[in-house]
Parts: sequence; structure tokens; C-alpha cells
Amino acid sequence: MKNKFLFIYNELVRQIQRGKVQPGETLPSEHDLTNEYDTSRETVRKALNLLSQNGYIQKVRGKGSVVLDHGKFEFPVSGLTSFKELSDQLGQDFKTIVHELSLEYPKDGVKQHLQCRADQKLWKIVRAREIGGEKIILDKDFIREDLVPELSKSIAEESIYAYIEGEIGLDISFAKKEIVVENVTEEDRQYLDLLGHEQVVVIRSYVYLADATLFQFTESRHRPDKFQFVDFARRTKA
Amino acid sequence: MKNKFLFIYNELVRQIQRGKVQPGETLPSEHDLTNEYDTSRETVRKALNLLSQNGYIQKVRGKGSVVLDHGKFEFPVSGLTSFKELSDQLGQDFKTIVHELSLEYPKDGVKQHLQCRADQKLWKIVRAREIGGEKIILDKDFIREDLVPELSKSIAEESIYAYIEGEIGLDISFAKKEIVVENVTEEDRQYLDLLGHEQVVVIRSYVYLADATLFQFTESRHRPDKFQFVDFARRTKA
DNA sequence: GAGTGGTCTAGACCACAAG
DNA sequence: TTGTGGTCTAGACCACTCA
Repeated sequence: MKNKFLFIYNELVRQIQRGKVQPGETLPSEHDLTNEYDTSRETVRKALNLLSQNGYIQKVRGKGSVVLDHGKFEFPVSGLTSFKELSDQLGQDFKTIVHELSLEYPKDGVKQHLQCRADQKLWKIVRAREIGGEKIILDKDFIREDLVPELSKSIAEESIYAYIEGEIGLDISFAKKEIVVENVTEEDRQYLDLLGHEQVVVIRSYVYLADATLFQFTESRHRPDKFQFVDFARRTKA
Repeated sequence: MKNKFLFIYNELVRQIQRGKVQPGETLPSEHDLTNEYDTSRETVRKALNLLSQNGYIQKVRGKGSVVLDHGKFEFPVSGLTSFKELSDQLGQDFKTIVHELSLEYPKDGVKQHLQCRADQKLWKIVRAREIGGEKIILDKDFIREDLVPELSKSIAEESIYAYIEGEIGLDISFAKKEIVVENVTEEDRQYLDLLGHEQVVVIRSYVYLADATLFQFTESRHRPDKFQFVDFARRTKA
């Protein structure tokens, strides 16, 4: 078996999700887990640290690993979740309408965002997201063509992320996001059901691969009454 | 010296911030750092993982620890930063106006949020935040009185967090936040300079101590044109 | 005092990148 | 082939909680 600590992590996540260990209770001690999985303590600790980072447990010295109420830590839009994953989670009716899928040289604004050379062609994808019969999200993506040479309308309608990671094998690693509120644009009016709203919540994301190359810039524009962002922040002692 | 890996972490952060290692360059290898700090490799790796989690570097197998452009990863409002820290960072004119500081039994809504018993008295603090001469944030805090028995107006005007961590010695560990957009309330109109805005961005935070007890609930209401949230998310392979 | 997690060590073998 | 980071081990000592 490869990645023993990931195996232990997934095992424990499953037990918590099934309610085998209730919020407020503690997991078996590191010592016990070491025996149970026939491994070393540092490996067990790696798995437990992952659980902690993801909001499943809180480690308390002298007591043990306390299971948190994970219901309070669901991440509908947080982290790197894609729209596809999100709508799968919600289990709601959703639809993606592709309005634009083209290859072009970057305009000034986008060029700055993506920090790429002017001769680097980019995919531009504009998609409206319909949930429960209403068009409430407008996604504008820019992706470096040298990294993703092929894209189609049907891929854009499904999950671009799944395609990039599954088919092409690129390893998406981290993202920086900025959230602000802006006045609606003509494009918003054209593609979204705004119901009189004059402002939208804008999430700008810069997505990086595992080798630290910036490969995508996304602007996701949400109708404010349907917007929600959940964040779980663990303090880093400095 | 205690906490060798934290020492190494802080040392490396300083070097990156001073520009001794430029973005795109790599840090010394783990092997070299092990010699340099006369320690074991796992300890060096702990320091490097902290750097990675905080967006300073990206570790690339076979290559090294690549320094990221940390300018793109500043967190004005992210994580657990308090208003005081934030305004210190921005270096702007800011002022806190305390409108309410009282001790009361929780109302139903707050009781649910804080999951406390009805006989658990809570501090209620309502503060407006003025930046650059405009009142743009309204903070409503609820804190368990059994954990923080004393509070004063002058503490509320300065930093409650600094008081709680410094004087009382409680260890704030993690928080869950929710961000949504809501219509303005009468209270918002009363205490904020809304400039005609009819909606505010609301950040609801649940703050936990190191021993996993929930001790504070905060509602932070921001005028949308002055709102910004920055998030750095590293993917956890599962 | 017994049990818990926090830190640290000195090795080992592996997967990957680059010359 | 060499050097890098990723994983894993089998110990050790410390700080804290709780009975």
C-alpha cells in the first residue's frame, strides 16, 4: 500500500462521517492508532494533522483528538471546489450555458493577472450557471493554451477541472482568491437573471499547478442573494 | 531554545520578506538546511511545511522549495486577523466607536449560534469601525462571560483579542466564517455611513479556543464598496 | 502517576527532475 | 547519475490533563 498516512486519514474521515465517533468524543490515542494500523507514531500524527487542518478534529494536549461537529464545517464554495463538485454536493438542478469558447491573445487586464507574455494564447471561456431554474453565476475563465491545448464545448459544459486533472494529468495545487462587490456590467445583465440587483459578488481566482506555475485566472460573478462563502481558518502560531 | 522548527520558520520568513531569496528562486535544500541549523531533516521539513501552508513557498519534488511572490498572498481580512491587526497593517486612520457593552442572557438566535445554555450570560459588544473618516463596518460580538469575566469600554476600543490572549491567556485556535450579502437593517442605517447602499456584506464568525470550546460569535457587517476578502487555499489531496 | 499529544533524532528507501 | 523532496521507522524526552 502506498501513502499509509492518507489511508489512515481516509479511514478516520469515514468513521467520523458515519458517526462512529461522535462530536465531542475523542479518537483513539496516537499510541493505540499506531498499534491498530501497525505503523509508527509519526505516520499516525501525519494523518491526524490532516484531519485537524480539514476541520474534522481538534488536538488537545493531555486529552486527545476531539472530534468537531463537522456539520458546521461544510464548505459549499470554499477552497478549490469547482462548480461541478459544488452542484453535485447540493444535489440541485443545475445547468451550464457556454456563451463563449475561444482562443485569443490576452488583453492588458488579463495579461497582468496571468503574468504571461503577449504571445501566449489563452482560452477564454464564458459560462452562465443556472441553479433551480435561475441564472445566478457568470464564470469567465482564462487558461493558458500551452498547458491545455484542447478544449471543447462539451468539456466546458461538464467540468473543465475534471478534464484537466483526469485527462491531461495536470496537478492543481493551490489558489488565491479575492472577493469583492462590484456594480453589474452589461454582460451580467445579458447573461444573468438579476431580478433588479445592481451589484454582484465577484470572486477572482488565481489557480496554480503543483510546480508553482500560474495557469488559470477566473472571474466568478454571483447574484448577491444567492451568494455564500464558507471559510475554515486555523491559526498558525508565529 | 524551544521550538526549533518555529525558529527556522521565522528565520526563513524574514529572509524571504527581506528579499534575500527572490520569488522564483529556491531555498537551500532540506539537506543543506539540516546542516545549517544543526538539526534533523524532519524538523526542517516541519518548518518548510509551515512556509508552504502560509503561502511563502511551493515545494516541488526534484527541484526544491520555490519562493512564491508573497505580494500576491497578503491577507488583509483573511483568517483570524482582528480589526486592530488589520488597521495596523493598512496604516490608515481608523477609529472604533463603542455603541453598546453589556452583559445579558442570550436571545434565541445567538443561543443557537453559540450553543450555550440559557443561563450562560454573554457579553454583547456593538462597535462601529471608522476608516478614513467613514463608518463602514459594524461589528457585533457575543462572548461567553464565564471565560472572559471582565471587559471595559477602553478594552473594546482597543483590541479585545489582544486583551483575551495577552491578559487572560486564552488560546484562540481556529474559526469558521460564513460570508453572505444581506439587506441593511435599521441598526446599520443608524451606525454606518451607508451612502445609499441598501445591502451589506455580512461575515459571521464562530471562534474556538485551543481546547475546542466555542467561545465567541461575531457578526461583522461591511459596506459593500469597501469590502474585500482574500483567501489562500492549498489543496489537500484526498 | 498514568496517559495524552508536542517535539526531535538519525537513519532508511522511494519518486521525480535535471544535466 | 546526482540531487531534490516524499514517506516511513523506532526510538527518545517533554508538557500537559486528569484521576
